[in-house]
Amino acid sequence: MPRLSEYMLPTEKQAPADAEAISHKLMVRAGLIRQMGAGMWTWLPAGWRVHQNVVAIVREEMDAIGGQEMLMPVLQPADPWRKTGRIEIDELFKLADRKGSELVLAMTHEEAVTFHAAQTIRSYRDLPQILYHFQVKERDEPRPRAGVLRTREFVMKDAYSFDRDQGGMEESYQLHVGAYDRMMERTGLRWYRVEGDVGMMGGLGAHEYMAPCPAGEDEVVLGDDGYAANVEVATNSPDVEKVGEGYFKNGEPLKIEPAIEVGNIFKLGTRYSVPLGASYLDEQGEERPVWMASYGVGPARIVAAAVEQYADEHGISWPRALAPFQVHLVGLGKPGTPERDAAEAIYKTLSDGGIDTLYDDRDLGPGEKFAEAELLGCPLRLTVGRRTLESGEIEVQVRRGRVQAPGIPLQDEPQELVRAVDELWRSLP
RNA sequence: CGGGGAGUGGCGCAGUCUGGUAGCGCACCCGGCUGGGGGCCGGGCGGUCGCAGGUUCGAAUCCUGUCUCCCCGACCA
Repeated sequence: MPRLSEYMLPTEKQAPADAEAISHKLMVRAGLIRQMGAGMWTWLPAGWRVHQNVVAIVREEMDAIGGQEMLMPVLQPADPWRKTGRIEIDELFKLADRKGSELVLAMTHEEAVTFHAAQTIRSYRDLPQILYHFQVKERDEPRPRAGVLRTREFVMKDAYSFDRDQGGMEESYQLHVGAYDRMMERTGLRWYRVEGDVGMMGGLGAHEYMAPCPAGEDEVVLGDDGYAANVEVATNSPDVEKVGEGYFKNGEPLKIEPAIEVGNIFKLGTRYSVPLGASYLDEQGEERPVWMASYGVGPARIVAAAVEQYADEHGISWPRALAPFQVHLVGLGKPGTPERDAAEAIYKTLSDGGIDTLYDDRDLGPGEKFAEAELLGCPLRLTVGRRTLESGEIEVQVRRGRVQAPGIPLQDEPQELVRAVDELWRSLP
């Protein structure tokens, strides 16, 4: 529950000159992230809170379908990658240790998780399993871009399901569709689940979770009937006609929106289990390959997409599920004044009451404090100044739309203030 | 990888063409005023001009090499 006077929140009035995307500019300006190199970003304290809010949502939904959290290494021996053939991928960072042993930096964790599955899964009784972790991925991207939207290192939640056969895999896959739908809904983003391009994975099926936003690198094709697909998929669909630049389905025009891919789920089949020897004995004592699927989601992209979707000319406007703090409390007036004492008391009441509060206790002018609050974008702004003492009401601004909410009486019992803030909080998008 | 652009104090920039020993706004520090929308006045701190080599009496500026970053495209298990 930090005081801004003691908190590392390096805001900037001007965006970095080379920034183009809204999320890139605003996340840097608001003091959430800082760049270290191309595609290499540091999450500063407030930014990391947002990131971890996404992580918490994803974790809850994964646990709810029986996912088991673990942690696998980023630095890995090259051998399993050679077995799956993925050692050839250009995006894979390869290196050697001092002894000359070949290593890679994992770009995703199919090899690692399947390596362990091969060691530990022996019987049909050991299946099914859902394993997942949040771990850094390393990718030698040809072109990192747009702040945190496309980086060379990023945290991904990747999950893997292991089943006895294709039918089991389909069931696990459907469980994940449900979990992913729920986590996307909870983030507060506008999102679509679209038929994915299965690409080189070979036709078993895939879905992508797309968040429409101006900086999106992909395009989704959308129909009024709920149809949603990746452009590549729409182009190849028998139901969809392409006329010039436009797409039509049953004669109705479809609209095209740029979007960012925030998650994807793939039916892998035995693509990894066979080369890495992940098999089990069935009831008849017959050896069979494990059927797998993988499920990825990028918290950083969800954060960036939220910035893109809801920002206005004053800054970020977080959906409440992601906000770094619930309340941005602006205390006006010099330390020692009655209005500042009142702000201090309210800060204590909110913090003690379990409301995530960022308290601007700095000795700055009101304009600067308001501008920074709106840049950072916490859903609620409470202002305490002379006017508060005169009117007897704490001023409340809802960040989304910058609308004034009814004031909260200053003289109420502390628990009343907490209750009022909490109630207002629950009503927010 | 193809095309384009840029490296000068924490951020944004000027100075480079025409070589003469670095400047502006913001931020920061000190003092004062102000106190409900990035306020005002005064005084300060801070930069081997990405790096290396060369030309020159003298290089941010000219030459050569090199590194880095951004944008567009290609790519994106």
